[in-house]
Amino acid sequence: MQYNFNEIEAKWQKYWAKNQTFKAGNNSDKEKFYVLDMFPYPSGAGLHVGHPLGYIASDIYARYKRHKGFNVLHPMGYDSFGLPAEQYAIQTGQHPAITTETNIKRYREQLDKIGFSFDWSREVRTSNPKYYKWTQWVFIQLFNSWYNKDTDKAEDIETLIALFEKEGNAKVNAVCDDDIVEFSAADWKGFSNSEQQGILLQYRLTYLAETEVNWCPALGTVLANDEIVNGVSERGGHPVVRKKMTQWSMRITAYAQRLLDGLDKIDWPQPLKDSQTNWIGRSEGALVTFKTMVSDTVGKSYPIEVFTTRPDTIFGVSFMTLAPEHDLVPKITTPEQKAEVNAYIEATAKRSERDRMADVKTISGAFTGAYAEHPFTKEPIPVWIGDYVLAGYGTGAVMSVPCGDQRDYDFAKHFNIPIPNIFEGVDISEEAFSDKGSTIIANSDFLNGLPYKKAVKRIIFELEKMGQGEGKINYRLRDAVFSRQRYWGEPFPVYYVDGLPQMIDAEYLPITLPEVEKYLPTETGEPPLGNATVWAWDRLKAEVVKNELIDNVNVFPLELNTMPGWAGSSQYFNRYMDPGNDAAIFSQDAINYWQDVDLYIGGSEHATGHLLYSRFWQKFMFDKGYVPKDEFAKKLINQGMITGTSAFINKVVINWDHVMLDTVGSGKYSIEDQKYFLEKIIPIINGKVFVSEDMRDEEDLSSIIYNILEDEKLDINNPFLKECRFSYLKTHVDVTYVNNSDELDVEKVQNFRSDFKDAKYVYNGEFKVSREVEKMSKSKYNVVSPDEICEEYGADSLRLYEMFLGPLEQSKPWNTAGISGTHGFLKKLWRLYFDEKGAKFNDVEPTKDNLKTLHKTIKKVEEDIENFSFNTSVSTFMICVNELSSQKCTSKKILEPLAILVSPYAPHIAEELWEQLGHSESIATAPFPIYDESHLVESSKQYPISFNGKMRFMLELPLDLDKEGIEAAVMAHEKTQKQLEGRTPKKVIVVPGKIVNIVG
RNA sequence: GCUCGAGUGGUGGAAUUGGUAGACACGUUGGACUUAAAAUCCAAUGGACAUUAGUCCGUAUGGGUUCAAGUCCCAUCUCGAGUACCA
Repeated sequence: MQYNFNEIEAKWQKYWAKNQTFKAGNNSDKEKFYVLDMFPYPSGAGLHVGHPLGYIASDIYARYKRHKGFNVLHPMGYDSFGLPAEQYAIQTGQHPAITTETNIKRYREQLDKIGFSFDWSREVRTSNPKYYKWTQWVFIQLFNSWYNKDTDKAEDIETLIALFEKEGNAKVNAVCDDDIVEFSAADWKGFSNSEQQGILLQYRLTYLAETEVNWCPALGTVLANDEIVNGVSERGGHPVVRKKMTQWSMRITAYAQRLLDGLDKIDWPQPLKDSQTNWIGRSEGALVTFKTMVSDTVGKSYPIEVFTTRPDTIFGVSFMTLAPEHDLVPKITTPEQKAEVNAYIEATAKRSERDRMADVKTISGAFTGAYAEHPFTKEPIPVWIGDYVLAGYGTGAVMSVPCGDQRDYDFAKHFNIPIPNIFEGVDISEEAFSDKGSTIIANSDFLNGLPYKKAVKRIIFELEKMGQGEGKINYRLRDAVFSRQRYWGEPFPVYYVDGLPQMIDAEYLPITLPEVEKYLPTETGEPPLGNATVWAWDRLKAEVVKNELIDNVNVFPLELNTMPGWAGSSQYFNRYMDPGNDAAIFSQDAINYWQDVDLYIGGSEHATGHLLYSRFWQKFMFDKGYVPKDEFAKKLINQGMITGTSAFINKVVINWDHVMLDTVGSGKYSIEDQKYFLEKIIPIINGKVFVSEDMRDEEDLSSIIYNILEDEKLDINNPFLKECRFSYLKTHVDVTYVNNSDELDVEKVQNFRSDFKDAKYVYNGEFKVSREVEKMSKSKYNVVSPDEICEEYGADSLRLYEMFLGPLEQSKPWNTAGISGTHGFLKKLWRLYFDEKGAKFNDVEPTKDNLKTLHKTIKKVEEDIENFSFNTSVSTFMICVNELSSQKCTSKKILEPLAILVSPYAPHIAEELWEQLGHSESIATAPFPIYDESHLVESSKQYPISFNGKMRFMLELPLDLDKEGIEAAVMAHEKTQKQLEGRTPKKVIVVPGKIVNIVG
């Protein structure tokens, strides 16, 4: 009987689908286990071998847990809103839903072929209205909530309204906008409805705010920082300006501290935790208020708030710097400085944020003419603006202490501002001194003689006493912009009355994406939904109606923005628990049973996006009592990237520019020679000759070329030719035309691209290519699709091979050559059960060796799976099968448990073996074999005997021998005496069960 | 610049946490079977020296700790990832 993997795999994939083998129930006496993969964006290119790496690992773990008796939830779905489908729609007019559907189909086919144990009955798609109904629902919950710092959690907005009605907002301790105006209970009651709405918006967890964006007028769209190169758009090179836009934001900053603290509770990779920690960017310091001085031209004093981590250096302040966008700038600038300041502001507005950040060396700024008063010395301090101060961080203003901060120092040097020294015994003539731990403060009044920590305490105390400052913790994390000017995303359940946003009642969800004729922004610069003609909300009928019916009485305009990519992925893991539920995002029964994700596998690129936002939403859902856990995933693993092995061929290029220059007007060569060269020789040679890699070093390139020219019966004495320089240019060829021995299929490659067709291929025997490891990408022609491998070797071989490549978390190159190893293993495994005549297995009792091999394998494989060390367990299987083969084992008592051991890794062959062994049920829930230590007990050990740390020979000794016994046995051995050559050892180290080392 | 991670044969990678470096594969070489090929099986395979016995050198580099270091410590180099005027 042959191992016919194609037949076997198709058979079992069909069986699993038909019998719903992996469908997980929400009710079970079994313990739950939730294994989750980051769901993919279904791109048009389909899967390449890098994608399934994490899926295979999680699938092994899920299958293993089923064998271990768990009720396993292992779902899959699609993050199906996104830009590529929209871009394709813009180019072709094809509706993104159609593109998405096609791509999902292809993904599904590819995934099915690899034999994953997903519970497909739970599939979700973020672009499905039945799914995004609940994304909209969460948005409404956020809108109806505020963050109470006293209880340190999100609460219903009603509790805030109750507070306002009772006592106004003075005592409310909330996370809210900065520009809150104080009011009393009586004031509140006197406010109009829209005034009240406006105030509440300043407290809601999702709110409308003016946000600075990179606006590209020509494209009519907002660009991300990385879409801008040198201040112009990457596509088209149009100018980009920073512009304020009203957009939805999420008050994630309310959760900054809890997001930080939560990291201690979860088993996630350290680098990932580090990058979230950095991203949140907590820093402790003080908020200090400086007051501007009243002058002849500016008749009023304004407070300037600054945040500083070094309040102890306050006596070193010699100027202040505001961000150019700072609100106070126009108010405090003196008439004489107005022109200069305005010119500066205009110049900086043109630079994108990224440019500003990338260009650290150029120092620029302008003096406002205003002075602030030092809170202690009462000295005047000049107020500058400079773009090294970012509007979005802290208060957008800094107290500049040039002696203690390098940027302040450079700025002061550049503009000739004094640099007072407040550090005892420190030289600041060359650079600022920013080491806070190792100095004593001087020239600072009451802080003199104090070290950093004490000085900070003292100064905060003094500032608080005079009401000009307080200790403060600041976070780098900013509120997340939640609006996108795109079509292919979730619509907001929002309409506008008098410019104020209103939520549509949850019972009318989903608000489905309207049809539009064009997927581009409108001519007036509105988002694509501005093209929709049926996009207004009728409050009476509670439905979406035609725009022309808008009367702002009962029918109102709907929001034109859509939600960002991360909206749909921030609660999908919970939705999987009860995906068909139309009455709730998930039932409480379902969430209470499944609780949270036990194992989450995905790429590290989501560290500060998806993984941070999801934690934020989860904490919010927790506060509101919808979920029982405030962290959604207990353990997370980042799988490494699979790189591709690109193939290159040596293309011959001729460099003749220098010859041409030489000839212009020199009369050195005849026109005929030149013509002959350009018309006859160049077209034959330049870019038209490919040389095998093995000849590259061995053969002289010019003789290769001369040979070709002779074959073509061309004149090799052309004087131009003589002067030419020839060189090789490495050119990508598609890896599918190259075999495992780096040999190119020349015939096939000629049809690859037109310029390869009539080219000449120079080689001896086989055409060799060179190889290089690069990122797997279509443009590098090194993409390997799993389909062909499944076809040629089978899914089980692919699964084993992907795991065999190396540790899961490490990035590693793909090289198809090695797959014959795991494929060979499967064939060998098969031959353990079958030969040409059929089944070999029988009921004989296993031998001692058989049992030893089996149980050592059980032990190792179990340990490996628990440690996510899948590569080593594949080796273990190989060793096991090698041993059982040479033992000629045929005992069912060995071969049955072996099939279960292999099953998580190579499920198709395992199912087939299981059935052939006489079972009628799927192997999927067969209990995992139990390791029995007694089979591994040894009575003796091969001791390595070392001399001065170098192993010289092995000696078999009983394991129950004690130290003295071992030493005596070793010393008595003839090889020991030979090594010692009569010397007496200084010392003999004996570690029973491990090693013997003789010193001397 | 800062933070984190990694450097082991021709290649992917093992190494029980300080105790036989190179498991298991790929590749290469030789052999068996075959008319032949495929498939399969057997043997060799870190380097140098040596007829054998064996010796020496070897885990990026240089030091150190130890009876013993791929593993621990210090310094340096290289590569990769993330992040970047964060006051």
